[in-house]
Amino acid sequence: MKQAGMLELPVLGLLKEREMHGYELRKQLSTMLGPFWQVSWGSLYPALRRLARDGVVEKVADAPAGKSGKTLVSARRRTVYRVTGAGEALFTQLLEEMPGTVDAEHFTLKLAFFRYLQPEARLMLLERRRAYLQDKLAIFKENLRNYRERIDGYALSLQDHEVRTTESDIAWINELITKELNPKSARGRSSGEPGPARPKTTNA
Amino acid sequence: MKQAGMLELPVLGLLKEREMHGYELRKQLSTMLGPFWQVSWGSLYPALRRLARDGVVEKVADAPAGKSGKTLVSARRRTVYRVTGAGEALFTQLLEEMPGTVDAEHFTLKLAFFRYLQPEARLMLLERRRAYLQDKLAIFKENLRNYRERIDGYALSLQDHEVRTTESDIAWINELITKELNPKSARGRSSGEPGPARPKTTNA
DNA sequence: GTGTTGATATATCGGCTCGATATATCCTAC
DNA sequence: GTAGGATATATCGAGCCGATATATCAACAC
Repeated sequence: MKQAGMLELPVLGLLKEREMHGYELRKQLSTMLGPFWQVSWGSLYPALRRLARDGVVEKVADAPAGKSGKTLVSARRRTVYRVTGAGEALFTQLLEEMPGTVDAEHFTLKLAFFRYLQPEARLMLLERRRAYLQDKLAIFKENLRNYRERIDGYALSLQDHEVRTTESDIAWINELITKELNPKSARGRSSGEPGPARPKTTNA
Repeated sequence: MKQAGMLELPVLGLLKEREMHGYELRKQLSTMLGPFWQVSWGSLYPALRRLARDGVVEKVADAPAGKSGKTLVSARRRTVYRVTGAGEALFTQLLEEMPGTVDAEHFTLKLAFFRYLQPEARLMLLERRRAYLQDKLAIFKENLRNYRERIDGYALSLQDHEVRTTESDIAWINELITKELNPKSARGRSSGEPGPARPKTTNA
């Protein structure tokens, strides 16, 4: 992960649901995006300070968290952040961001927060992703047509596999688009209707 | 692309075949790895100078290229590089590099130069890649078992798709391994026999 | 001729990410 | 008590990326 906004987006998305400090944020990122998506401390902490500097997140006055219980998390030094109004706006902007790319990483990340988008915005992203994949497919097929004789068996096998994978990706996107257009009443979801109301998490 | 050696590897691999200057190198990289693998100028030129500084490539004395013909490329300013002996060694080391990761990008890049590896080294890489994919698959399935009820429809669909894709990747790797173990007489290759009689360098 | 465009070719800059490393605090087990 | 591990934040250098600048040269138009 390295591109513009691709760290800010999930950070804001998580902070949107509840306030957190850096360490927890990273754990949540890993469980949400899988263990194959690692953020470095050297990226996360400076990024949080940057976001705070720009006013999209703010530090939460750290109440020392009364120590009645043993299990309770103590007043160990930590910096808890909360998203601001500007942060909410930036989050939505990053999520919709039409001029942005729709490569696998961007798309995966955006899909993780799809529930915060309006249906039309979802469709736009899905269609942009499909167009990207179709371009990719065309280029690979063209490559295979032109160079089949000039590349070795490994590269050939790789490109064949790429073609199959890309076709499978397109089929999946088509499935998502179909679902989006014909929202079947009982789709296995668990976090609110895709309807007009934004799920407003109150507190934890 | 961003990880250690993942720029050096293809650069050395291409220069190994013939000497080139930066601009052409980038064009070759794009056609070889597809248009979805872009190297920035801000990466390529400093990297070339670094490689030259470290003695793995060297500048070729630029003969002004006699101008008998019109179509001939003129003596426009350019810096042509050639790989050195140390460079060949580094290339092989980067390619085999067992402690290194075998994520999709690394593996794809290495596969593009598989023909330069000994059969045993190829098998090792293939098996490392397979193990990586199997780990990934197990983790995704575990995730689905544990969190199926707690994630929304989009994340669920994404993870299902990831599982299918990973299974397909594993099947493909298995195919490559099988081919490697039973080299059918007529496999579509174009760069020399898989030579049973390659000098067996006792490497570390 | 001259002007415009586009490909060729190299270079540099700021902002950012990464991996490594340092430094504390707190909890649990022995 | 103290050793080891999880929690929590911070910093540094190396290197990548996107943007931008600067030339040269071929092609074609006017």
